[in-house]
Amino acid sequence: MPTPLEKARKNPDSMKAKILLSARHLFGEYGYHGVTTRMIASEVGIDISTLHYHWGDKESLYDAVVTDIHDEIIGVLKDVEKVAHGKSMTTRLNIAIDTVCDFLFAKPEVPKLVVVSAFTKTRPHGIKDDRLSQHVPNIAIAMGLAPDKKGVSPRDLARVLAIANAMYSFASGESSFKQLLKVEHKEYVSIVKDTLKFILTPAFTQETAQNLAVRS
Amino acid sequence: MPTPLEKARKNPDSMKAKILLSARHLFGEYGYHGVTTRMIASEVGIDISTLHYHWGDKESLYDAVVTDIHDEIIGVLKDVEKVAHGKSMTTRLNIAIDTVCDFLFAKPEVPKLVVVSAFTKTRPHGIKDDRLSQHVPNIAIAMGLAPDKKGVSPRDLARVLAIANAMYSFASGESSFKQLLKVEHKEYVSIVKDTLKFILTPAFTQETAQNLAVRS
DNA sequence: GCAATTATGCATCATATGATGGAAACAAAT
DNA sequence: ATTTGTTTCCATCATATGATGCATAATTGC
Repeated sequence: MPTPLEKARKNPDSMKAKILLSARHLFGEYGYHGVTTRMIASEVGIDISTLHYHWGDKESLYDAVVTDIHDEIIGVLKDVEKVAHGKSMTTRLNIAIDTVCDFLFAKPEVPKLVVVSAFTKTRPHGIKDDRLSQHVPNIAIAMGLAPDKKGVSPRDLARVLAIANAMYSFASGESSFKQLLKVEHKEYVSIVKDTLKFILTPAFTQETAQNLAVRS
Repeated sequence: MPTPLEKARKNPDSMKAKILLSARHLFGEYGYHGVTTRMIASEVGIDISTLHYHWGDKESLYDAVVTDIHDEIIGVLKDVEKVAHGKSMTTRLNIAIDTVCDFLFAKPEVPKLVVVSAFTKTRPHGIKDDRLSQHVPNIAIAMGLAPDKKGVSPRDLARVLAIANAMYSFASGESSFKQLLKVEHKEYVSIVKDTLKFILTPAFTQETAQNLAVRS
């Protein structure tokens, strides 16, 4: 018994998949309330009733989009964990920054949707999405900030959030920030990666950071 | 010839001011398209026509909210600059983090509105807001990252953005992040400040950060 | 007190929006 | 070719939403 989302994934040329793709794009661009079912249907080039036929109501479609994106993120995090495992903190950070940034910049609707859905409410009953935060502890462990599931302190989680926030913000705000920096996309990505490494590396090269704290 | 916004500021008990306050709150919570003029009027306890009488159309009100918030931010940045001027980088950072965080947590609609308006578009014609980004170069100079207006490189701006993003994200996402960290408001604020200092201080204690880069 | 100005609420409009019923087009199976 | 099931669009509905006209109430200036 495949769900609509599973069907869409199975056949990327299907109408379900096309609708899902446009919905991802538009929800990311305008937020849940900023998108009408007519906008999505129009972008796909179909009638609005066809959209409802495939996905039911607007909220179900939004739900599918969020789930879709969430699963992609989990996939990327697993990739990072696999490649970074056993390496030094600096290397792990560089791999995480490069890989995650490449992913976020390739699919800008991902960070936008995650950020906006975490920061703003929806009416009438507030669509909730706990799923991403369930995996933050796992990142903390994978990055070597905590020994195991039980040893993850709020402080460790906050540090993971800081890393994630930094990447998501730069990716979500590209259009605003790019024109502020007066650079094109390619250079923007490069500057963002450099900046993230500049900021995160010294802090998480633990002994040194601690020594700094003591010395100052 | 005072603008409606100036009138509202002049008399905080006026209906204009009450409407503005509710609009700030609701636009911050739900985003532009997530808020109806009826929601605002209802929160104030007035008829929707009274709202239109005072502020014109929805977009004008939103515009006033954005301007209002923007001016507040400028004020805080000036305060920071005044207090931090001449101090060491570590001290400047600590002052900036403490002051700005206190402000953002006291008025959560500020970071939410800024972040969401920077990351998502509005229909039909996309309400634009360049104003905040005009002041990013000034922060770069005030923080001692660049010598003068002409010497601000894209890299310097990106570093300022990274600092701002970090604070704004933690403030905007409090409700999500708080329950992830399983802490109450007060402890959340404390952890956020510590985390920001932990991450930002080593990076911006420049010589050391550069030495680290060379050594590794 | 009274006139002029300002502020408020009721009723109402036009359009936008989410959603559905049902007919027609299309595809698959026999 | 006919049947069966799927997909698509047109027409339409009910409600939500932004906005306004107008009568009434409150406030201000004299």
